[in-house]
Amino acid sequence: MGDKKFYITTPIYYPSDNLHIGHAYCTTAADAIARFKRLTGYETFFLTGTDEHGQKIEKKALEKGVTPQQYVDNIVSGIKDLWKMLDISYDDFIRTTDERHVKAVQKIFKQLYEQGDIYKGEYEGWYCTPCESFWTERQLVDGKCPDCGRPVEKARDESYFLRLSKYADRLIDYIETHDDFIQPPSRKNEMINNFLKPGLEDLCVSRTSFKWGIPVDFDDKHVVYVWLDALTNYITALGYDSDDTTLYDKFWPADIHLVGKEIVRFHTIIWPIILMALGLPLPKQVFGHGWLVFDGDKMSKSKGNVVDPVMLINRYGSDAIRYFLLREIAFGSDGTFSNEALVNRINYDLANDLGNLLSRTVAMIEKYFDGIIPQNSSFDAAKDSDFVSMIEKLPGKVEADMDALQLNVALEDIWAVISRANKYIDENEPWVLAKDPAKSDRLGTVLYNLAEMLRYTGVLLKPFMTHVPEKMFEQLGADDESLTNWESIQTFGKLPSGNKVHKGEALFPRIDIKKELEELEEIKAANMKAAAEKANAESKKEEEIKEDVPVKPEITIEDFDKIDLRVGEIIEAKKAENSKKLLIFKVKSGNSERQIVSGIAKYYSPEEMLGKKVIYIANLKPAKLAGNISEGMLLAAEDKDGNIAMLTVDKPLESGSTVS
RNA sequence: CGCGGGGUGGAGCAGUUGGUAGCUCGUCGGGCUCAUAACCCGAAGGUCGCAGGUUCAAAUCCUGCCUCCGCAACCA
Repeated sequence: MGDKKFYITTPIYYPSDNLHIGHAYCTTAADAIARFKRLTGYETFFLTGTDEHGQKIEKKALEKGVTPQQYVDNIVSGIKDLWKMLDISYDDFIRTTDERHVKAVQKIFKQLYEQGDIYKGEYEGWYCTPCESFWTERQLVDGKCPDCGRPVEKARDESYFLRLSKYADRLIDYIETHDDFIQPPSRKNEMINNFLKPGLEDLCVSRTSFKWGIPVDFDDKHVVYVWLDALTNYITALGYDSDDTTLYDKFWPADIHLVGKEIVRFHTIIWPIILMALGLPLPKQVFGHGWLVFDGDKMSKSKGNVVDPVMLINRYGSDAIRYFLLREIAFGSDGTFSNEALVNRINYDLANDLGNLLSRTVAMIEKYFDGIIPQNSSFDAAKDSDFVSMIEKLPGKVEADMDALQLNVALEDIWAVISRANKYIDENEPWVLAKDPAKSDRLGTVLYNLAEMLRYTGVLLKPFMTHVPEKMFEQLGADDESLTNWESIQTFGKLPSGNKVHKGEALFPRIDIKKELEELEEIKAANMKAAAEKANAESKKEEEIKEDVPVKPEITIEDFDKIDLRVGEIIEAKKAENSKKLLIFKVKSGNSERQIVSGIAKYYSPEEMLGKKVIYIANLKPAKLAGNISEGMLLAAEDKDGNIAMLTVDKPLESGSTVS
């Protein structure tokens, strides 16, 4: 608290594709916080960047026929353009391909290896030969490669591991004694219950299956895997362990790592452990913000509902987009993005409430005082004190909100005063005062209070919007720096009487919502169509690539004869209570009945299975599936895309009939 | 019983430590005219997912259930 320094980071984004509105959200939030800290006198360092290594980028580059470096250079330049459009005031932009980062990571890796926190071991996983990819058990889709859908095989590979387990107890202790470390608090329980309590496995921190990464300098078969590469950016950008550690010494530990909720885990478990192993202090806070969702749907490329921030900024300007993102969504929770909500915010909050307030205030000063800001010589406690005290309290309120990272609440508080100001006009009816020359002083005071209120508002909005405050100051004739800094809103009445106002363009012209939504829908439809066509083309391409499922080793007729296949009639069907995939059937076969469980709930409902004559294996050893006995197995055909069709007989036949 | 988060007037959301249910938009009615047909006031509308329990008192605490959604080694 004492020394006024502040270090905030965003995640480093993965430039495998252009960024979307969600990335813009996170970065805008970090920017607003950084700007606020600067405004209130903190020496602030704001870091963002890109995480450029890994298999996915290697692959994407290959598809495009460029080198990985060329590929990321191109995307990164687009990202920087986007940040420019959004007026992101980052102090540094780190790329994991930067020389400074590469060197530092190699040093860190080596140090951890030498001190025994990294050791060489064996990694066991599922390997897809055509894709040259390792997958974990959980990543597999139906036991097959999630990328290409082909079968995988168990394989081992040599790899380096980080001893997470060694530090787990210390970390749990740290988390439990530092309430602010994981925010919002709900994430803390998730981390402890879900990951720490069950115990940490050592973490694989190198790979041999791809080359696009930082080489382990003492073992060039390996490249450093994402954890040590990406997470360390927060210190390598500051020059940790380099020739010049000035920034590191000044700013580490970070005050806030702002991250999306899905990567809170890495930042609150793996990252602190890396720091502990290095003997460095831990960041003060990791804040997991929520996501933008769209009609309850996550944004996804295949659905074509990805919102392109560039298009929105071009259409509405960066201030409107920044405002919308920071105001609409309760910081920390998920929020809904919709075109309607966006346009409404612009119209109601920015055009009607704020823009119009400025417009009417400046217009009245011009009309009644020839544009000269009048004296506030006629304070009327009954009519003014509520309004003025609200203005005076606002800076403190906003600061408290910002300290709690309640960006949306800060904006709500500012808008409460804007709203109060509009009401204040109505209460005082300046147009009535103007008709009576004896009330000129009173009129002047009313208008002065409004102008001063707008100046306060402009200063407080500086972290959130980058153009509007300037326009406001210009119109209020208050563009001198001494009237736009934090100090200037500590006492009410700093706005000099006698300054001249300049009526200008509307801050935010009203948007015709109906027309606007139609146009946006057209854009969206075009995008979705393009996405669908692209997906179509890709799946066609995949089909060409997809090989036939390999034929199993030859068997004899005797082998086949061991299998007793029968026709059975489904006489009962229900869903298994404890599984989403399983259906439980009662199958009638001649005079006997048996229970068979089958994992086809995704493809068939119990109702449509009822009465079907199916083929089943009658002499299969019974097994328990999710606790349900299954005496046999229903036969079904499956195509390359995983579509399922039950085998049945093509003429009515007695149940119990044999199949051969 | 894998973990976590939701279910509050038509829509989207607030509701710290339990004490008359709020906000924005929408709807209806009224006022004003300085202003970007903007602004101001008022009204209607809620069994706070369901069922129990604790309490003088529960949206708020406890138990059970229904339901939606995330996460489970790298989509902010």
